[in-house]
Amino acid sequence: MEQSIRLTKRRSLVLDILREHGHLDAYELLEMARKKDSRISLATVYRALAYFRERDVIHGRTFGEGHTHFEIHDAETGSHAHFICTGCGRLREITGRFMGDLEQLAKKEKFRISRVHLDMFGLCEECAAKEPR
Amino acid sequence: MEQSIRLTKRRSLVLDILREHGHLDAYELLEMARKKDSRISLATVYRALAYFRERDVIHGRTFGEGHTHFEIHDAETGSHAHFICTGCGRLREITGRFMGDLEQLAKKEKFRISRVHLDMFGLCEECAAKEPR
DNA sequence: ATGCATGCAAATGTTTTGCATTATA
DNA sequence: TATAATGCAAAACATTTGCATGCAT
Repeated sequence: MEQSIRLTKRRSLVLDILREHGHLDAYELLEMARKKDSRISLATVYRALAYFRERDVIHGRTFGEGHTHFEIHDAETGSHAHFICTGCGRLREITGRFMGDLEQLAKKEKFRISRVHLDMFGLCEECAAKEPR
Repeated sequence: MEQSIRLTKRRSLVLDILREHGHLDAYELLEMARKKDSRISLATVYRALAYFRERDVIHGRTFGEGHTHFEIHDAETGSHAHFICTGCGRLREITGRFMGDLEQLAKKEKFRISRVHLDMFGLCEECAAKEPR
C-alpha cells in the first residue's frame, strides 16, 4: 500500500537473489545473501521482505511446512501458479496462459482481481510412475 | 499419508467446528471448542489439526497474517478456492466449476493433481466501489 | 544535520513437545 | 491391561521490534 521504492545495496541484493532463484524462505535468502555480503543480518532480510511486500513487489506463501516462501510477482499478471509434488516435494512454476479464465470468473463474481495464487498439489510424472494407482 | 482415522470426542469436536465454520485459526477453534468442552486445550487442538492434516482430511493455509487457517477439503474435488478482499479482508469461498480446466492443464503437464488451492486477491464489490480507479 | 537503514539481541506470536495423567472411537 | 489421547508447561521456531550506530538511491 506504499508508493515509492528506495533501493539500498542490501534490498537490491535480496531482490536479486529472489529474481534468480524464486520462492526462497528467509533463512535460504540469508544464506545466499551472505555469500555476497557476509555482514547482512536476518533482521535486514526480514525487513527487506516486509518492505517489498508492502509495496507489492513480492509476496509470501506457505506450502505447509510452517514457514514462508517469498517470491517476486509475475511481471504481467501479478500472479503465480505452482505444481507442488507431494511425492518428492519438488515445486514447479507454471505460467499464466489460463489466468484470463480466472479473471473472467472473477468478473462474474464482481470481484476486482489484482493477484492470483494457484497451487496444485499432486504427483509429478516421476513420482506418479513410482506409485501407480 | 496415514490410513485409519480414529475419532475421539475431541477430534470430532474440532472437525465439527471446522465443518460448520470453515477456515478458522487455532485460537478461534480453541475458543469455539471450549464452548462445548471447557477443558479442551490448545495442544489438543493443534494435535487434532496435525492428525487430520496428515490424513488429508483438512489442510492449512495462510493469507499473510502470520498464522494458519484450517479447513476441510472440498468433498468432491479435494480443492478450495477463495476470493480474499485486500480492502476489508473478507474471504469468500468459491465453488469448483472451473476446476476441470485446471485438471486439464495439469494433464498436459503430466502432473497427477490431487488438490488445488486457488486464492484470488483483489477488491470485493463494496471495497471496489469505495476505492474506484 | 537529518532521516533512513542496519546489526544485534530481546521480545512476540505461533506451533510443537516432554512428561505425567486419564480415558478407552 | 495396554495403547493412545490429553492437559499443562516448557521448548522450539519463525518473525518482529527497540535501541544504538552507521550511512547517504
